[in-house]
Amino acid sequence: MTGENISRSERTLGYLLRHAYEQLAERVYGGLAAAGFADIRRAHSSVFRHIAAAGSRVSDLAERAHMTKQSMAYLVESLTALGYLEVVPDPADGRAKLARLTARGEAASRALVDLSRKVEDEFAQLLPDGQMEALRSHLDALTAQLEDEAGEGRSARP
Amino acid sequence: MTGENISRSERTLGYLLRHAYEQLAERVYGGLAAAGFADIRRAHSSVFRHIAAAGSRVSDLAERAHMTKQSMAYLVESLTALGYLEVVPDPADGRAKLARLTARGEAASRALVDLSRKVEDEFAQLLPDGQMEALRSHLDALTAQLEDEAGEGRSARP
DNA sequence: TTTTATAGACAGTCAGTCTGACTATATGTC
DNA sequence: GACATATAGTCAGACTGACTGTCTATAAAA
Repeated sequence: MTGENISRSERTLGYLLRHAYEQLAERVYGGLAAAGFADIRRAHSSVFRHIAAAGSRVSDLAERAHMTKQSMAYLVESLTALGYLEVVPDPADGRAKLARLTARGEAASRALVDLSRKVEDEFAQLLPDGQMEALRSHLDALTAQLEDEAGEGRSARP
Repeated sequence: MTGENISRSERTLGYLLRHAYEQLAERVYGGLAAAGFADIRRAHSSVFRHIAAAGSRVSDLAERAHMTKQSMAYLVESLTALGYLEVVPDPADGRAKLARLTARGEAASRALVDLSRKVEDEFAQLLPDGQMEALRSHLDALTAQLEDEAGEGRSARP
């Protein structure tokens, strides 16, 4: 009740970002479920986002997704059990394994990309012409700046 | 058109939204910790965001935050144990209790709002002049549209 | 008064993340 | 070739933050 007209301008940026993400994710993963991939969860996206066509190591995926090996191993394990990934020994390194997409995994990955685009388009149609592009480019710029800051912090070598 | 699509489609909108939120939340809750409120976690924000000055019921808070009573009760319980909330019987309804901010809770709430603004300003300085305002207003418009859509779905008001 | 709805409590589950300790394999240096 | 160190991955344990389901107490309505 408190929040319909008044707080529109009082919403925190955090709320706006999170709420928009929440709505988007709901539609994307709802669509994915409707497309026959109901067992794919949001957390799995970091695997699909970073996995290489020839397969990737868990450590590699973990680093790219900025999470621990253990957490990534858990995600890979579940996607493997669900039939989206297969894990094979890395011929180049006896310690390593490669996780790579199965045919079903490829299909899911494609669906995920398509749905992301589709939902973004849906969102764009809620706004006046061109505003979604503007929103996206500003977000992109912000993200780039934030990544630069983080990068400098991590590897500032004089 | 030709050149734009490359940088543009590299990242999904979902990634941009989530990443920006993640960075923002890290700074806000880091700042809160530095300000002496280290025991406040992100999930608690839904309590601070929605609680009324005179106190609110758990069910009420749950509804506004779109989560279950149980989840909200858990958050309220933890904030109570930490001294940010006190729970008193609702004089108007023998079944109900009211959770309301203690003095420390008020202080934390103020710090949270201040920090949100401060971090938003920090972010704004990473972008060319006026772009954060543009970003915010587009996000605001999108959020309003999404809420309207959801609102129509739930309670079609003529 | 009896029935039904509401507020909250209690118990248990699950997903997703973390840390820390461990094994197996590679690699580089003497 | 042997030892030290680094890397890939696993196992065990913990915690957060959400969920469902069931229960009691109370209020409101018929």
